[in-house]
Amino acid sequence: MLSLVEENYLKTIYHLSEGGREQVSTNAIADAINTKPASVSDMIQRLDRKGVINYTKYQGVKVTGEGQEAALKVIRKHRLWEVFLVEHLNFSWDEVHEVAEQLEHIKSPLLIERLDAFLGHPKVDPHGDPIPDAKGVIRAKPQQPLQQLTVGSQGVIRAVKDSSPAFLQHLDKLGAYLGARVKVIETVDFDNSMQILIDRTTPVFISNQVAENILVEESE
Amino acid sequence: MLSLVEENYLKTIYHLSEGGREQVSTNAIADAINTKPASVSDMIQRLDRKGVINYTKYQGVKVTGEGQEAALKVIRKHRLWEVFLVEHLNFSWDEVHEVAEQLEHIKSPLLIERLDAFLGHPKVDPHGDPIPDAKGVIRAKPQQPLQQLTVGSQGVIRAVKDSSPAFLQHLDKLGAYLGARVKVIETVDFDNSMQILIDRTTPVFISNQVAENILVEESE
DNA sequence: TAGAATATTTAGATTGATCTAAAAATAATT
DNA sequence: AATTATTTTTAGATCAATCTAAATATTCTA
Repeated sequence: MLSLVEENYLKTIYHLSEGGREQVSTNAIADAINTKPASVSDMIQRLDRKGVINYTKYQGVKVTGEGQEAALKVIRKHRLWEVFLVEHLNFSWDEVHEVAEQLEHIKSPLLIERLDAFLGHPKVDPHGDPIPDAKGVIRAKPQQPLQQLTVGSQGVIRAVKDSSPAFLQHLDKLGAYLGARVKVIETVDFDNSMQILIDRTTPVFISNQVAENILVEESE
Repeated sequence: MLSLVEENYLKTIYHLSEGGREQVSTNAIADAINTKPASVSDMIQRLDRKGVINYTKYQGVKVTGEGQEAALKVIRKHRLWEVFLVEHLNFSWDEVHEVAEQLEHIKSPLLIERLDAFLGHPKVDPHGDPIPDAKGVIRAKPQQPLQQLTVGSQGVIRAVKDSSPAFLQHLDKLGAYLGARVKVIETVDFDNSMQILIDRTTPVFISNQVAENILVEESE
């Protein structure tokens, strides 16, 4: 059984290692969790003893299978609560996080399964991040900035990073919306802009900034 | 700012002093909170320093005004969460408590006001206990077993202690339901049974056991 | 590759929350 | 009122989580 603080460390380490890095460094954890490296050093030794991470002195840590399972449970709770807060309590995207940070530590398997059912088993949270199921399996495909798609590949718009009125209005003008299909026709190396097809209609140009802020789920 | 543990102590002390006792003893707190008197002794000195209780050595403690306010906030949260769990997540009365014990410590005024609105500003929780408003004011009148009403007094059925199908069916047969008006016509000393009027119709007899399990809000 | 810079760990302290054992105060009883 | 029993408090330890300062490793760079 992990304490609230241990859960937070584990979750942070899991997130840090998502970015591809094999071993997560002490300093990176300290930065992310807003604490001192000395405290992290202590804690990762404790988490190693508990079997949720593998720790080798001076070489950073790596989440174990057991650790991943535990981390995904916390992440599942966090994201389900976010859906609840936004869809039923009228929270906006930016108000949601710190409350979900607290709610994610409530311990009750029954609660979380009932909440999941109440919400209609959502697959993604309000930020577009996938919600693992009770077994830790992530069904939704990971989302990536449209910018990263290559010529010829297709996807569906699932979320936006920037939710300012200016940006949303621009999307509207382009004919882009959540759920719209997009296909990359051409990319321009010079300025990283791209030409895309939205819902198989006429091609439109979008700038690098716009493409970075549209999250798509790749298909095929 | 109180810690989670301090909140639990304060809430417990508040509840213990509800039962009329002026000064709450160290041992009573230890019993209620399932801890040792020595730990309580430490803690009540800390709570005294924080101004939420008044402590005099060997004489027990008393909640201050500030303390009462803090305790009522926690109780408000607990009871609102109970309403949510029962009405929206299909929890039964007995499954609710330990989850609400955790949820009551979530710190977010916005969350609790939004939850309150979402639930339709309920005045009582699923056990019939009153929910204080945001300022700590209790609007609902306290509920008592129908058994305790005297001849001639009236009330409204607000809750039941026993929620077994057998009991609920019996109530149905009597014509009793949540919100029904009742008036006590006669009480029988011998077996503590009583004759009551439900919604001003024909009088019915109910046994001691039934009268104990119906909670009413007295009126007039 | 040697020295400098950076990252990491250890040592030692502190705070919150708890415990056991012993001391002190209050309450009960003969 | 004196003694006994009970309650409460204090003293001293322990564990989780954190910190600062110092020691040790690793990495970078000239």
